[in-house]
Amino acid sequence: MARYWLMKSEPSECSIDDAMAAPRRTVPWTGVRNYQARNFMRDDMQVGDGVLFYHSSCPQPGIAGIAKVASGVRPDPTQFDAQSDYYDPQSDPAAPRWLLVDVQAQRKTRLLGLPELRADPALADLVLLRRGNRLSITPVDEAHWNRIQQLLAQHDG
DNA sequence: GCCAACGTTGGC
DNA sequence: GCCAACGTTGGC
Repeated sequence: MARYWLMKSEPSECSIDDAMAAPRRTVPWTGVRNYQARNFMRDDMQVGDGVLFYHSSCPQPGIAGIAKVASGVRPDPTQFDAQSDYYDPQSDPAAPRWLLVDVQAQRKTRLLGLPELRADPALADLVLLRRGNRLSITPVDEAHWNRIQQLLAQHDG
């Protein structure tokens, strides 16, 4: 079972800086609207799992920080908020369709950009880098996690 | 804005 | 259950 995850966030919505500035450095991971990603949270994540905080849909996509899973799943309230971009009118409050976990930021890192990730042969099998991958939450092997920590430690500052 | 790739929907 | 149409993601 994966003990490490990569979680995508659009920095315009919640950046690593936003997470570091949040109370207890903790943010609710709202907006997951994909069943596979939801199931990872529901079935496989455990409190304390390591998280690579990834910035997506932005000028410089890449890993921007380290975080950890800070809670179990609970219903994502944005699914019931008609004002929210994530509103899902088909979700029944008695059986919420969409879930979230809390994510606690550990530290901001240098930006480990997508080109640098792709250039590293040791990361060739990282789920994020697989062709066509769009999942916002993906498991990360321990070997990949360790390699990424190495890369982050290089030219850090 | 484009487009590849994938997920979801809905008719049959 | 099949599959075409449509919607979304996300890098470029």
